Amino acid sequence: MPELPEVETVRRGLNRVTPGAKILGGDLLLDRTIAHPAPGEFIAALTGLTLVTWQRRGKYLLAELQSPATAASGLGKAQLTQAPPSTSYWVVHLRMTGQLLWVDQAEPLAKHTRVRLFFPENRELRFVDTRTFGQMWWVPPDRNLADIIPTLGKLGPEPFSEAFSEDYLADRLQASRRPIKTALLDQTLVAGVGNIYADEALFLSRIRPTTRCDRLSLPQITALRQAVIDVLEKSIGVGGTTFSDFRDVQGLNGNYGGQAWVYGREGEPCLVCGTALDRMRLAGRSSHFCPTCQT
DNA sequence: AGTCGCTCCTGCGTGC
DNA sequence: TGCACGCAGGAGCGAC
Repeated sequence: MPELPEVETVRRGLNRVTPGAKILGGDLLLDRTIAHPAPGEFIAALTGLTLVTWQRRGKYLLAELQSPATAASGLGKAQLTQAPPSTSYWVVHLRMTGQLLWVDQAEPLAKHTRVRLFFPENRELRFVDTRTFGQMWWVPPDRNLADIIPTLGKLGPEPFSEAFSEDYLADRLQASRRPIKTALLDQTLVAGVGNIYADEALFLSRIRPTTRCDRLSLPQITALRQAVIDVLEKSIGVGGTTFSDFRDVQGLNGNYGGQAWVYGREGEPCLVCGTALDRMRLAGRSSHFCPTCQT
C-alpha cells in the first residue's frame, strides 16, 4: 500500500521519464476517479499541457503543468500575453491500490485501468487502481491547491523537514489523549505515514501502539521521531517495500531486502526477543507489536 | 474541537 | 466445489 516511501519512489520514476512530455489526449474509464473538475472536463483540461516536474507532498503526487508558449499559438494571443505564467497542477492520490505506469500504448489494458493519458511516440501514463479509492484533481492556474484539495492544505509537516521537530511533535502529542498509533495515522500531525510504517516506527522506538500521546516521555518522543524518519528513509532508499504489491512506474516491484519487524507478523517470533508478536485493532486498523519490547 | 466509527471498493484467503 | 465472510487500509464524513 503506497505510503510516503512508495509515493516518493513513484515520483522519482516519473521524473525520469515524463518531464517535457506533452499531453496529447486521454481516456477516462472511471468517472469516480476524477475529484475535480467535473469528470467530463478533465481530459480536455489536461490536453495540450506539458509535464514539467513531479513533486510530492505527504502521499500526494503533484505534476506541474505548463501551457504552450504564447508564441506557439496564434489563438487568443492577446489574452495569453497578458496572463501570468500559467502553471497548473495535476494532483494524484494513489490511496490503497493506485498505480501510475509509464507504458507503450500497445500494452494490453489491465482490468482495472481507470485513466489513460497519451504522449508522443506512443507513450502513455496509465492509472490502474483495483479498488477505485484513488483520486485525481486538476487545479487551474488561477486557483489555490488548498482550495481545490482541502486535505492537502491541512497536511502536517514532511517527516524530513525541520518543521517536524522534537518541539513540534512534543507540543502536538502533549495536547492529545489519543493512542499514539492513531495519531501517527493522522496526516495533519505528520504527512506520509501509513499503517505499515506506523507499526514499524513504534516497534523501533519501543512504544506500545495504545500508549496515550500525552503520556509519552520526552525521550520516547525523541526516539519515535527518529524512528519515523529512519524507517521512511530506509524504505525510500530501496525503492519502496515489498510488504505489499506496490509497483513502480515501470511496473517493477520494490526490492526491499529485509523484512518488517512487526507488520503482518502476528504470532511470529519478535526478531529482537523471540516473543510471539501480537495484533490488535486500533482506530479500525490492525496494529502489530511485540508485547515484550514495546511498553 | 477532539475523537471515533462507518463507509467507499475489489480481491484474496479461510472455513464450513 | 461453492459460498459467506473477514480482512486489507487512506481518508472523508457524520456523530457524539
